[in-house]
Amino acid sequence: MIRAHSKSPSPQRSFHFYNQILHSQNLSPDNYTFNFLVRTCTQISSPETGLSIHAAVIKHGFETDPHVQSGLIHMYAELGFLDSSLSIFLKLPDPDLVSQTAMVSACAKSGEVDIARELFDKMPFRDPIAWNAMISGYTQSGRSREALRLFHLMQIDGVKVNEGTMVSVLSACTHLGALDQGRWVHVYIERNNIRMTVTLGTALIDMYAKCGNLGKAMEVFWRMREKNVYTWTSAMNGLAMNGAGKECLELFDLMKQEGVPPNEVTFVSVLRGCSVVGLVEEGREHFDSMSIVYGLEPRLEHYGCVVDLYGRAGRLEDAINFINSMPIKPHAGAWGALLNACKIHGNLKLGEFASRELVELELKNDGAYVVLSNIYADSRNWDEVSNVRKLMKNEGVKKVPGCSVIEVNGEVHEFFVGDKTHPRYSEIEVKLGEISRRLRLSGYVANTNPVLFDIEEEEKEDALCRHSEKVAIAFGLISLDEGIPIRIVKNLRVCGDCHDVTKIISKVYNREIIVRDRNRFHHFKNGDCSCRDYW
DNA sequence: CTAGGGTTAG
Repeated sequence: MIRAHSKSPSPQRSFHFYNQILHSQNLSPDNYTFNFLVRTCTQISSPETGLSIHAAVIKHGFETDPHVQSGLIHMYAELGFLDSSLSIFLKLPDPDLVSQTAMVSACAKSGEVDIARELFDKMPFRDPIAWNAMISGYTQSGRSREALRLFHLMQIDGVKVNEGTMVSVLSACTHLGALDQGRWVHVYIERNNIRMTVTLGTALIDMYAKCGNLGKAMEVFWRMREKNVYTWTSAMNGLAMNGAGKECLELFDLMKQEGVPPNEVTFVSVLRGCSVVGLVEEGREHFDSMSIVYGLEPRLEHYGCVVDLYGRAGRLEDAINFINSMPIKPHAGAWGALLNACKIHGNLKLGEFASRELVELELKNDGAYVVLSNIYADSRNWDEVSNVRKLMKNEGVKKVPGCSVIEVNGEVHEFFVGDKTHPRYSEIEVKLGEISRRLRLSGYVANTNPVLFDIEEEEKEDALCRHSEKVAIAFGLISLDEGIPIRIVKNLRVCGDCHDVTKIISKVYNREIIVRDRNRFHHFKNGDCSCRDYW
């Protein structure tokens, strides 16, 4: 009966059942009962019940049971009480491998990766799962580089790698946009006969799609025999990100035909697919179908997608009406989508309004200021541009520095705006000069509007030359052989000038350039971009 | 066979 309940879809009900055992006169709870109670508590995530269960564990003398111990460590971390996890752990006279791993994972999940690493280093023995816990701890904290470094240490140590390891390592490659290393992992999986589970296949699809190799992503997708909602959603998201909105929607139809029910995340991909190709009405229908057909409550991100859908298509009136009709309080994402639409379509008044709403919600939202100042700059309203700058200074808002990453020979190189710290910077500088000469020869005039500050034209052009993606592209041109596409991953959106310049570079240098920005992909080839300047 | 630690999509 207990086992039946452990797989119950309703934690609440199981919880009641266990409580009956706990308080029944004829039945005495054993360590199994407590183990399940603790784990169910973790699922329903209720701090009060957690505390009372812990008290009952102590009362019945099961504190020393290893299964219960690791469960409690896990539970407190999930409830947000890492200190309690730690104090349980530190009181254990002889914590076993599983409890140690649970503690490492608890720290990592609570954002204390460095403490996790200290514990990990102190472990007298580490099995593959312990390594996986630490590697995924880095990945989930956005420290992908360290994740990869640890993976290499794992191999040096001769520890057996399994599919869980590969999933985390692929996830690290995905975040870094490190296609070479991702490809290497794929080969490694095949050579070492690592079991191709649904999870691993999905991680591969996500990696290829987000590293700009959509063809390979879809190849893996079609080859997978077993697919779940994650698999379908990853593929659909990959298509949407790469501008293939129609194919994304076709896949959605196929998914439904195969009888896989979509979930909330799937609809984010569907709506993004509609948005990239401007299928406004179809997107709106999908949004409405969420609750009507699938019983899924649209969440803030879905509302944001619809605002984006209307906004990008230039239907600003519909966008603002939609925001005003939202049954929940619009979040920064909705206003941000509207603001972005105002920038694309040059609507000053609505843009001012949207950015005010945005700042009210998030005082330190740098995007609100930057985009607003870009809107003013587009209309050459330099006084307002400088006002926004002053405002940012007064409010202590700092613009997140742009950063572009490029992988060369399996090594990841990172460039910030105006970054001169790279060991080969002098060569890069020469290349940048050459690029700007060749661009001018081809009739290019810098689009200096996106520069935030009202500096002199010449300086502006200089600042534009230093945008991180340009530096990264210059480095790509000198370090990658002809014919090899240059792949860049950027943390922010590409600016209009960089977009123009990259198009021309792709033509003048006859080089394919693939840029993943914060939102989507731009495939530059022969002077054109796959986004058709609609982004 | 049967309880515990790790792994995928916005």
